Amino acid sequence: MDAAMIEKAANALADKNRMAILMKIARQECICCGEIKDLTCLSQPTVSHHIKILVDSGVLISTKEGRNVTLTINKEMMKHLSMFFLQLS
Amino acid sequence: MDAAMIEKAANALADKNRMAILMKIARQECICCGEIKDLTCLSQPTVSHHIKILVDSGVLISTKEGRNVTLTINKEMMKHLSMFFLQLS
DNA sequence: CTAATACATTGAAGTTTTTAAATAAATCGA
DNA sequence: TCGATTTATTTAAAAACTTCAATGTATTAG
Repeated sequence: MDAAMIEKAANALADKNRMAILMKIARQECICCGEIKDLTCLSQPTVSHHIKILVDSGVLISTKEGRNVTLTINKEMMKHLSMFFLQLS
Repeated sequence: MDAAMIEKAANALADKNRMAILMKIARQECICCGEIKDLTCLSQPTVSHHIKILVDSGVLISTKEGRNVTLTINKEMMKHLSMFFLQLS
């Protein structure tokens, strides 16, 4: 896990709405994009854009199930991030 | 440590130059702003701006010593960040 | 097959961020 | 005190980001 990956993950979390999406999924209170749309009061394209950033950064994992996209936290990435900051503490 | 603080710290690290500054200080290879300027190939005002973001976010701690500003990693913040991501893993 | 649903992509407007030149402020050495 | 050094601030331009309307694509229901 190099600094560039940490930077990319940090960038994904450096936004109020994306952080809210992460926390919502952490609470397992939502799974698909439509529910996130209702959560954030954002338009569907905007949600899609934020989800893409979170997935591309490795923070979230998306799996397509029919018409829906299910989102989960990438726990391996969370472990890497935790270790990174632990080493700096 | 709430999500807003994590978001602010994430924002501070969501930049190539600021991440480089953090890693440099982690290696204890620099301490003051002038050395960071040489490291990053940025102008002095730009370095000052980035340092301000890192300090305001709580990632770094700055202590003024005469003309110089000494920078250190805020290990308490690193611990908080580590715990945050550990809980999501 | 057709219509509806779920999500992605494109394009454009508004906002924020990054950057550096110019300048200011504070401190140190002579 | 005077000039040099170190860092901060102001200002302005360029780049990047956020957002949504319009549109596209894929899948499901009828």
